[in-house]
Amino acid sequence: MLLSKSCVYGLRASIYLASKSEGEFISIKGMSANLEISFHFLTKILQQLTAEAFMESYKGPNGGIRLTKKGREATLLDMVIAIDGPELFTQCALGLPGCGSETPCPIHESWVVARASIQGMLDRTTLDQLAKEGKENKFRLMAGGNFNWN
Amino acid sequence: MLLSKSCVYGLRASIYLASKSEGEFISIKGMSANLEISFHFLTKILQQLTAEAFMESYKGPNGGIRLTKKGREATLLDMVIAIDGPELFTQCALGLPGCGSETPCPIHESWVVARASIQGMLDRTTLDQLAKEGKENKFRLMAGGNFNWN
DNA sequence: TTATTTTAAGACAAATAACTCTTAAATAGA
DNA sequence: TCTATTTAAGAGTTATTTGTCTTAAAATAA
Repeated sequence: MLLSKSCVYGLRASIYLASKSEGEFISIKGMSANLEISFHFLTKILQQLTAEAFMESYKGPNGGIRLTKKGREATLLDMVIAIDGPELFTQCALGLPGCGSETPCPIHESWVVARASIQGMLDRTTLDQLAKEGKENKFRLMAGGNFNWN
Repeated sequence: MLLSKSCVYGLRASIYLASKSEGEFISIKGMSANLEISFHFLTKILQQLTAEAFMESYKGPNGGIRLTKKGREATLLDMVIAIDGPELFTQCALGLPGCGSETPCPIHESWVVARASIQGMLDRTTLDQLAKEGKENKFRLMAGGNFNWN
């Protein structure tokens, strides 16, 4: 699996938030229902993203969570690294510590190229962009196809 | 993590076997020591690859394991799919069942491209090739740099 | 102030991945 | 035949990931 479940949930929630009008606090309860993600699990992931200033939260009635400026401008790569860490983009594909251009493993060079392809793809895309396209094209954001982008 | 530990261990062992003279049975004990992989754990992974006819084993003194013709000609992609399954190359990056070109998730198209880059890279490389290059260039196959390719 | 709504925090539980250990079966050689 | 060596098979353990539950803290409004 390329990304952990936490990461995938975090990305989906981030795109969801980016699709909402700027500044509005969105309740995690409602979001977890819309995205079909466990409320408590999603809460934890979002707490982590809040701690890293991609989001900010507000407690109490009509409270919720929203993207910060940093969050709206973040790329998918930023989010993936925030949740799963940078290992996917730094480590040897064969898990060998010490592998590098000086003392490479047998697939070092080709992995560097393939990896750059993933990394570049993630780095080229911001949450804002994805939300805009998702809204326009009614892209899928949950298992069942009945997601409401409004 | 792109590949599971089982997969990484299986690949390293496969390249190791490919570097040995054809037909020779290699003891798993010795191989696990050379590659610094737990003997019992490696044994299980190799049993799986034996069941899928990439390798064949022989019990008793001077017994061991060796690649079959199918194994020597196998690509990394074949081995990865045999161990980790095809999901990495078939599933939605956001884990959404039903995601596809008809009802794509927001990153479907770009993931298809990046994924093809990984898949192509793995499919272009056979064990035989890697072992040959590894031997010639003394590539890294274990954490410490002291691997003996002979 | 009190009740309600919401996120925060952390303990807990279940599922999966990673690893270990024991015993069985096959083979070789003394 | 007997013993040693090796893989096969499967039970058992540990660590990590994933998911649940409970309680606390903050905020609102009656």
